[in-house]
Amino acid sequence: MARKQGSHADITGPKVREAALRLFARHGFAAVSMRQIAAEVGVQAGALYLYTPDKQTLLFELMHGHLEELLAAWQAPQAGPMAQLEDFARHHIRFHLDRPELVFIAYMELRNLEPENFAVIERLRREYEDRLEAILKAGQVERVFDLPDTKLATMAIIAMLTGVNTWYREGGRLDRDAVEGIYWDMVRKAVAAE
Amino acid sequence: MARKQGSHADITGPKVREAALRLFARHGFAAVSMRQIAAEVGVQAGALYLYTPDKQTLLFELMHGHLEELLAAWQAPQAGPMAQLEDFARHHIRFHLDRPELVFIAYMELRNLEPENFAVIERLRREYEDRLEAILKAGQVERVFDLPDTKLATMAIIAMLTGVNTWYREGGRLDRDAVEGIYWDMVRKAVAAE
DNA sequence: GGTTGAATTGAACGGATGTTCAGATACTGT
DNA sequence: ACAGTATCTGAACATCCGTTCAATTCAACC
Repeated sequence: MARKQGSHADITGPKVREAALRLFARHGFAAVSMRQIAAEVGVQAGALYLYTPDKQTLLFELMHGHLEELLAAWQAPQAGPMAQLEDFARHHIRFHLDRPELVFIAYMELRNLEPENFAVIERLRREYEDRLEAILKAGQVERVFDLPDTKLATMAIIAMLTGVNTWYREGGRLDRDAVEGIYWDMVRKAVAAE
Repeated sequence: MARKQGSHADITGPKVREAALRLFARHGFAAVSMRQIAAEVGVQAGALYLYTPDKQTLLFELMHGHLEELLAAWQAPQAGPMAQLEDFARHHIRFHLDRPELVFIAYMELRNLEPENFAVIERLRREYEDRLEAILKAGQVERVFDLPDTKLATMAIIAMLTGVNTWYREGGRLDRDAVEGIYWDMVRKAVAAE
């Protein structure tokens, strides 16, 4: 036996990434074997190496693609800091709730990245944080916000917003819009000048 | 060769747990082998099984001990909701900054727990969340807080406070007291009735 | 000083790991 | 009908895994 009917690289390639995504998210990078990924795709382990040079690259490309998309998906609107912050917060929640597995992996598997890959991911993450901090700094200057430390506020807000992913389940007590609104309200109050 | 001079169970036992803690935190449960733990202790892999029935139990007991201690270490003071919340928030930050490795493991390795162990840990975590929510509910009744949803506020506050562990490094720009104060300020504003 | 028992070694178990590769297969274009 | 090539298999590589256990060593007690 060898190649199966109707199989193509354009199909198998994405399938490999999807299987890796699902399995890494569920069991963790280190706990998932190439054979498990292959089984999920419906292929032998050796065939995976037509689509990725190795397991590490599979992980890195998932993370890298995720962060690139995160950065590409949002630009600060032409508006005041308060409106920018609201846009950021709401978009952050939406974007993260849309891809829980990627978010989970990008958080949990950092320590399984080889140093150079880690550095790349860290730089992108830092870029995202800087965008939020820029808003906070601008609001601080305009006295719309009252923050003793914009860097701390940045980290606090991102942790709080990303935390939604740990408990939100589709079809639960509250829908996304409601969650978005409630979280935005807390963020707004936390940073607002009193 | 066998038993070394001056070695005792009272020494090796804790050493095993400490080595596991350190290695699990750094590389992840699945990525650490019993042989690595043994090497860190200065012993052969077989000897570990005098101190733990298996690798899974080693992980579970680290988590379990951590959460038991977390619950034992704090009781709500006799005071109003605002003072209780402040005490909770400050204590949470202090307690978590004191044991970053345990906190990290208790967060990241949940999926490596066998179902029954997972259930135990989840129950304890839930208990901790309930304590915070009780404060928020009381404050809501007294109209000291203004919260559309106390459960969401609970999750948001815990995510925000625990987030300190992801960036705080000893000897950095701010000391613990300063961080504690700034975070408490954000929490206070976020929940306060306007 | 000999005996007992706790602490540890070192080898062994069956099986899983990531990765490579020669060979087999089926689609594509002629 | 045939050739060429992209796709995949299946076996192999060396190495690691968690766990068990007989044999060994050392300290404490009588």
